[in-house]
Amino acid sequence: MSSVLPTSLANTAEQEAYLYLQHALRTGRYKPGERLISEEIAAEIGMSRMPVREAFRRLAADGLVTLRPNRGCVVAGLSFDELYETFEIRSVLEGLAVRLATPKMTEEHFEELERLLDRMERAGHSGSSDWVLRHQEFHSAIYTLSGRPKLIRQISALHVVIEPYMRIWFDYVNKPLSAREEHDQLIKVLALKDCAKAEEVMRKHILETAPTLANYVNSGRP
Amino acid sequence: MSSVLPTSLANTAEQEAYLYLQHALRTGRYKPGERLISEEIAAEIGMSRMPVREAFRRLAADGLVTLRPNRGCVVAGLSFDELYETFEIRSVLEGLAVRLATPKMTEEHFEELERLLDRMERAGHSGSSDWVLRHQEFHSAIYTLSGRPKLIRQISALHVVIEPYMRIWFDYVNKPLSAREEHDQLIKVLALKDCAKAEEVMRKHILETAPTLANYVNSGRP
DNA sequence: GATTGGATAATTGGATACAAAATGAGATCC
DNA sequence: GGATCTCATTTTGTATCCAATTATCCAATC
Repeated sequence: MSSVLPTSLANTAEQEAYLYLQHALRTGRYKPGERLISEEIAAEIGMSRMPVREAFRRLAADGLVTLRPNRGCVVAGLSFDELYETFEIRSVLEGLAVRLATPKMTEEHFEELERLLDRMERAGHSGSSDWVLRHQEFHSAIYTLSGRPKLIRQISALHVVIEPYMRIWFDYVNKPLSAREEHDQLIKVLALKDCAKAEEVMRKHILETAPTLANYVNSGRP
Repeated sequence: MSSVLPTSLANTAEQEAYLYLQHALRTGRYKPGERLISEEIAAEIGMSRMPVREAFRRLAADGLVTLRPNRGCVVAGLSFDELYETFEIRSVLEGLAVRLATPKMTEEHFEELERLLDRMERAGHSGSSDWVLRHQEFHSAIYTLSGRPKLIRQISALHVVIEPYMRIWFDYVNKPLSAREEHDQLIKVLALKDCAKAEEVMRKHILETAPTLANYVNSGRP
């Protein structure tokens, strides 16, 4: 269900190309270092090179690919350092988001968060990498409450960039299953309604998963 | 000198268009809400619409313009809330940067920062909006030390977005002149080499200027 | 055997051409 | 008078074409 490509919802060919490529990159169909040839992709989705090129630019801005003049489009991928850096940035941005969200949290929100955790756990047991999407849903449910559109966009973009690595992580070890209790604790702290505390705990929550993930991911790549 | 357009350094037409438009937007030549017509701009710099369109996409990713299907490119501009939000994001990102930079700071760096403040002050007295660029230089001298490329890029992008508003601020009031002492205090705290303290002070430094700026800027616009 | 050189193929960048959509001005209707 | 409709104009989106750049391959050389 979540793997359906909303190409029919794309108003323009550029958007269709963008969504198509973003999905492919998120699910790891293209590997880091791989070169994307505009004409090939254009043929795949039945359009000319031009909209694909424009999609490339958006993906490059997202950090999903690298674009160099006259030498095309290369799937980006993250080095160990870059992955860690991304988690550092996530930690302060999501820390800010949760600080702003805390005063707005109601009992219903906490119930919703629990439901999302349940779903995440079920997805984890079924072995599907759906877990990654559920995990994103849980986090986004928190920071959406901040009511800060630009902040939300930035955080979402970072989630997309690390998504392939989260999937690999899940496929290698089943560490994510034990993540349930960590997230439960997170909810408990949020319930205290202490903004500073909430920010601090979210920061730690994110920074702690960084090294574990990074070690599993970059064992054999620059 | 700083207003020279490095068009000759642009390898590709798209890059030339991008630099041209970014400069125009930074210096406030185009006003928020104004529509940018690809063909007009293409004619201005002597190229076809195509590279300009691609430049539009990059500018949209930077948040400098808004792009809607079939209805073109509009100069973005920030509402009061958006400006404030941008400063909130800046505060945590630059807070992180200064935290990471603090352990790496040497005596030479502090001397360099003092020199940059002197230049900033001189630029301020000469009345030119060069002050804005000097102010950027000062801040970037700090966060460059963090050694985090992605973080630096994100912060720089935010500085570009708020640049037009900083210029307007400078042109209206000469508040920036009194900013010298605030920045001096910032340096003093950095010299303590206390990472947590440095982060906290940088956050405050940025958040404090936000409302002042926002009030002067959005008196007559949504 | 590894390296350099150059011809050829693959690929990108940019201009032009054309179709589709939006914008705007004037006429028409209520 | 104000709202709505119509049609010409403007502007955007995409395909195609050509030039310029880069990658690849194969032979010649050290």
